[in-house]
Amino acid sequence: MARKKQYNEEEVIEKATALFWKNGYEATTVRMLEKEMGINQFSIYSSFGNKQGVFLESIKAYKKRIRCITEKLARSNNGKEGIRQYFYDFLEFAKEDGKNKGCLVTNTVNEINADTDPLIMDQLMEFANSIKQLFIDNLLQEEGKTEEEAKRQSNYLMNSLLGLSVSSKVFDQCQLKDTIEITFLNL
Amino acid sequence: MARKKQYNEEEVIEKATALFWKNGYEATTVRMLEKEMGINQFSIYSSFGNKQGVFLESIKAYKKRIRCITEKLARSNNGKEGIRQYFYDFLEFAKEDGKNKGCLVTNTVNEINADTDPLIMDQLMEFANSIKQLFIDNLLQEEGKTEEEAKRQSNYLMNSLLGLSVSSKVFDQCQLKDTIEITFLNL
DNA sequence: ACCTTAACTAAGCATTTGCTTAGAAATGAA
DNA sequence: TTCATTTCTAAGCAAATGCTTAGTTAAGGT
Repeated sequence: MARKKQYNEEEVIEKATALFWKNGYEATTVRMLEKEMGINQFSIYSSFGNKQGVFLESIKAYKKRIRCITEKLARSNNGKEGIRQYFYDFLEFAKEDGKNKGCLVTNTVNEINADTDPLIMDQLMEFANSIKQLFIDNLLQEEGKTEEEAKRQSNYLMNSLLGLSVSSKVFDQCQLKDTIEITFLNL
Repeated sequence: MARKKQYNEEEVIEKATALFWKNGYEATTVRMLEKEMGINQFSIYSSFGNKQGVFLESIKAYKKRIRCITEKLARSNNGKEGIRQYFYDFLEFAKEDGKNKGCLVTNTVNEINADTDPLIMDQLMEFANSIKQLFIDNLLQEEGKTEEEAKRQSNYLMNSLLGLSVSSKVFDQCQLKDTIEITFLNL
């Protein structure tokens, strides 16, 4: 028999997630991961293959962490009101030490360029689409809303959410609140 | 007397701007700049000091390039309609080879982290605020709109524009159009 | 022609990047 | 104990990063 791992893969990925979230993919170095995860580079590579492998696992962990608010949205049954609440929940979710880190997925979307790995692209789009579907479901709870209209509005809402992920890094809480309130005026 | 420069600083900055725009600040290397600008690293550093210097000049060049649509907005006098047109103009402005590069400034905002240079931060915020002021001016052309209301709505509009800069990289033209149209229903 | 000045070329610098590897240390069945 | 197996540590790798410098080439006033 062989030696046992001295770390828990799930635990160290949690810590990696926090790093990627705060700094983005490119700006997070393997040395930083090593330090934060508390394990040697050898262990990182033997457990997750490469830096990208760590990141893909981090996206999974992120999804799991954000599930508490996406599931709340999935359970919601008062139409656009539930989505509005999701926007506020998201701001709270992304806050840390007074600063706002934005959304791990959105941050990564913004890093996308010609040679972004398709595997990562897939993960990002899948995540975005799942949120958009939740928007559609909730919008359809509104009286007399057509499928077509809900779909259009879900694009609009996703755009606002992406914007919020960026805005929240540089604008203050008041401005963000104003933005959210106006966003939901006409749905 | 001494030898003359074999390049035009304004011209080479134009090319640098295109690179930063497409790839972002961090992902653009000095070697890439060297190649694209068509001059040696020595010349880059002697003309602009360092990579950040090139970037600051690129932001200036970007502002100059986008002036054709910001000035159109400044001249506009039909309220929110002019802003709506600005959104469409922006999408056209950021397009290249069918793909959309987003906004240089927004892309950079998204790269921001704890150790982003304050000089760059200042430039970004100043740009964003100047656009927001244009929004306010145009909104105030609307019948019976208060200063307070215009300010709030300008935050909302800036959020949509930031979102659009991200969305335009991954969503198709139809979705973007839907988004813009719904955005202006609320004003 | 001489000489000061500035711009050019290209090689090189230290540091950091993602990733690998040699060898020591633990694990537990035989 | 023996020994195969896996994990660990720590050193090291090639490549890429931002930036510098030694040495050559033009420019043009004197």
